[in-house]
Amino acid sequence: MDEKILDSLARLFKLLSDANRLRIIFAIGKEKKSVSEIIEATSLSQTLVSFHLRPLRESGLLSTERRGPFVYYSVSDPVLMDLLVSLCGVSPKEELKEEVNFVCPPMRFMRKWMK
Amino acid sequence: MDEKILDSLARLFKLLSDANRLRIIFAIGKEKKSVSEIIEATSLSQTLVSFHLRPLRESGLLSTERRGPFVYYSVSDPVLMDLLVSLCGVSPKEELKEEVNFVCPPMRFMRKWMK
DNA sequence: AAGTTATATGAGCTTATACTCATATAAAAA
DNA sequence: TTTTTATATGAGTATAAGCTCATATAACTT
Repeated sequence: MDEKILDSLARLFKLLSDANRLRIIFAIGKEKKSVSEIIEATSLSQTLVSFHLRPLRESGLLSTERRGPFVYYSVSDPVLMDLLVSLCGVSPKEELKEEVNFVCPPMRFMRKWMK
Repeated sequence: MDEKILDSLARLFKLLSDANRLRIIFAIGKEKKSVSEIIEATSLSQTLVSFHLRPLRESGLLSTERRGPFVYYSVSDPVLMDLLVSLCGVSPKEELKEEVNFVCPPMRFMRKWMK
């Protein structure tokens, strides 16, 4: 039993364990989005968005690319988006439905939790 | 964009975002394990195991069944085990390999993180 | 009933997390 | 060069998370 795998897995889940961070990731979806666009889409404050983008970027979950004054963020591994949508059972973001490959069955209990 | 879905998803990830909790879940695998067996398998203290079992049980991720003085825990949704193993790319627990259906591609960055 | 084994839980401590405010940097426009 | 727009970051704070210790409950044994 390789302990490092579990640490990495826990680290991945920790990065995803906040609703605002998920909002940000879903806002980006399968596209490249500038910070301004993310702020607009999520209605979170600029500071809070930048605050959450940092660990997502530093961990490698998100990639960045500067174009003039704008910094564009994208989800590094497209499978991650597929996974997030799949887990939900339904896409929290309408536009994503078309772009996503469902890679796993939804978690049964999720629905129950949503009450 | 349904906010409740994201809250539930964040809640799921939060439950899984600790290495000791993952150790416990992998120790249970696809079987029923008593608390004693989990303690034995993880080398964690009794108190710590019970401490982590609580939120996992209360959230419904784990189910329990008492048999005499023993309380047996199992992973409520077998797909969850499939998912955890799939994400790793390789199973952290040898015995699990046979029992698991790979439900999604592994996360690319996981390997890189393990250094 | 008293002792033993199996498991759970409340209190207290320490560290980490999420957040905000003020400010810094970076590029573009004036 | 000054101003404006876009983004990042350090410091401070409140809350939550992870852990341990002592103790409680629950079932079995004698």
